Amino acid sequence: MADLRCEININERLSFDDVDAALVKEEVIGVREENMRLKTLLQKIEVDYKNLQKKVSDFQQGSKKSGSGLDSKTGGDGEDQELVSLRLGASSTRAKSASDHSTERNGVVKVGSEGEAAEVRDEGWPPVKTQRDGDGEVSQTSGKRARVCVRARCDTPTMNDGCQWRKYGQKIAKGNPCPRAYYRCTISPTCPVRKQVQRFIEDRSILITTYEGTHNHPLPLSATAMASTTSAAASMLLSGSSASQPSATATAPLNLYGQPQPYLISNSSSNTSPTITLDLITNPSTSNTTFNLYPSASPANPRFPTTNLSFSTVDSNTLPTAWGGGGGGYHPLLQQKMFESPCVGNPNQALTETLTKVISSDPSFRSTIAAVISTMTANGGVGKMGGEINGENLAAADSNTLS
DNA sequence: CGGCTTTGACCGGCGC
DNA sequence: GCGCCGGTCAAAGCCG
Repeated sequence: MADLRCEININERLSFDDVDAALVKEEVIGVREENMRLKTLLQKIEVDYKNLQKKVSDFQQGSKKSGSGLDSKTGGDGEDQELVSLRLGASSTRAKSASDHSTERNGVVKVGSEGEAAEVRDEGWPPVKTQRDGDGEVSQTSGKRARVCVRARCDTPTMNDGCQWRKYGQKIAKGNPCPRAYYRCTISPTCPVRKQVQRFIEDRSILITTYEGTHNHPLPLSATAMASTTSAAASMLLSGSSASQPSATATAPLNLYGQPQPYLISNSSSNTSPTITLDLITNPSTSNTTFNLYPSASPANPRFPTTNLSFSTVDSNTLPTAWGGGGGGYHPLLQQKMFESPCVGNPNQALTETLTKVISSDPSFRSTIAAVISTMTANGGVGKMGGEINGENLAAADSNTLS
């Protein structure tokens, strides 16, 4: 009798196990298909990337032969520049090797001779000369450094980005009753990186964190993601990558959800430096986490070219609306392809193709996506992000491409 | 006691 | 030249 009962139990368990196994099998098949798609996507990206790299090196060689060479301030191709930036945020040895080149820093080749002290100083933020940090050096911005503004919902006084910060000042900025706090990176005494933290006036649950400068020291693992993100975003902005509007006069701000310049920060500081904004807030109407990337350059900040990029990590079924319904301001290629794409019946596929093209053609864009996604995943995922954009695991694909 | 925050003062850029 | 404003300094106080 006991044996019989035992047999029944085993049978029951087996039947449950069968169901589970079937589910798991289904899941595995799905994942496998996803992997296949990603693999194909990755191969395509790699091929495109190699082609682009070849073109760049050809162009460089051609320029050098012609005598004039590339503009020394570009420090070579944008890819190198951007990788330097990423390295700075991620590896001390790389950062050091980058700074060991006496004329190259932050992806910017400085013309003229300065001492070693200046080398360290120059990583510093202050757009204006101060005794401690010297001049910021940004070729395209007349000595102003790029800023990366990160907006996220945060209840704590400051966003935990893995770095150690020391508060050195607080001000009530005009037009915003919320005090603006000034922090300095304390991981290294010579680190020039600073950040400003301020609550958004219209929604105080939103924390606006503005980073300036590049870390000149090794970072904790938890901090590399954000550092890479800001570095990549800044370098993208400064490099004037293909994400820029084709025309210098095209300064249409990014719109999301049909809102003109959502949460655009306007203060005088952003008027003096090119600022790119990483928007990590959750859209209250859809409960979807959005990741937008745009500079708060215009019209409040007309001095600098606008670099408009936007992502939305909303569900794939709502993605086309979110991406296309914003009314412009996306990556130009994205925007263009959005309308060009013949895959009307399958917008996801169209988006995938478009993304592939954009990512493969714009290294800065690629790095920024990778960095931000790594930030998201490092933080345990913001909303439903989880490193997934449009159902395509871009984080995996992209990091593979980068590595 | 060392490190951090607070806060008023100071400095420099910018517009008028 | 003057005033406004953002950014930074630095002394004092706080905290673990």
